[in-house]
Amino acid sequence: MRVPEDRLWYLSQINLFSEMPKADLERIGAKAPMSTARKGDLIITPDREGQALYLLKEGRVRLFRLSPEGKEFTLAVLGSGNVFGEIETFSAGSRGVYAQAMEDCFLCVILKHDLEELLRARPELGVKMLRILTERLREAGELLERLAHGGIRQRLVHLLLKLAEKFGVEEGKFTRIDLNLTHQELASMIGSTRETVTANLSSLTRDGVVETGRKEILIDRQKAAALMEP
DNA sequence: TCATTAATGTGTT
DNA sequence: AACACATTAATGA
Repeated sequence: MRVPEDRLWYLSQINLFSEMPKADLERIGAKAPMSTARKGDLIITPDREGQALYLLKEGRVRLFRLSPEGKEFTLAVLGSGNVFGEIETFSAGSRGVYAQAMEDCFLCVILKHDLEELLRARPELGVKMLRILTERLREAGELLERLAHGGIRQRLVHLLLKLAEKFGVEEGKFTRIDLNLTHQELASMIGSTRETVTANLSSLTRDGVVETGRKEILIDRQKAAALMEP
């Protein structure tokens, strides 16, 4: 198991301002210049660390690190309305991170200066950020525990449940995870390997917990949740 | 359409 | 978990 890196994954999520109310995002977005990124583009790399905050308006972005051996480790998958960036003040511990567009994206770039100005004008925005960070920390603890105790199968189910929560689309008994994730990408999120993920997904399919297709995953949340209990 | 690449499935060490 | 290899689906010239 790769606890040290897993730990970094969950802790680094704390830095993100996801789940920020739409109204505030819009307000911020209004001042920020619009930008686009095409599928596969690197929006942030460790060298060119823009002193900016990125507001994802449309599309999916994946944050990842490279291990010393050059393997990718996914920190988080972000959807529309999420914020990410490299501003020291709010991202302690998030250096060395890459942000890559998983699909074509529309985003806004907020320069450090503008953000600071905004926080001065609307201090309550800072309070809101703090609340979000606290919630993130709580979640991080919960997820860390799963990682520490669970085996691959349990970690995978847990990850799928989390992704279903965030990106799920109901389809009858199943919930479609609306990301085009490959087994390799899933593996890089739970510190496992592609083959192991493939094998576990097969077994979960036999148990009727998930249904898979190429870059396609549906999960029966009821059965999955039941699996997490023991 | 055909050739190439990407994703997945499986067996072995 | 790592590796090798087979199979199948997607991509794009």
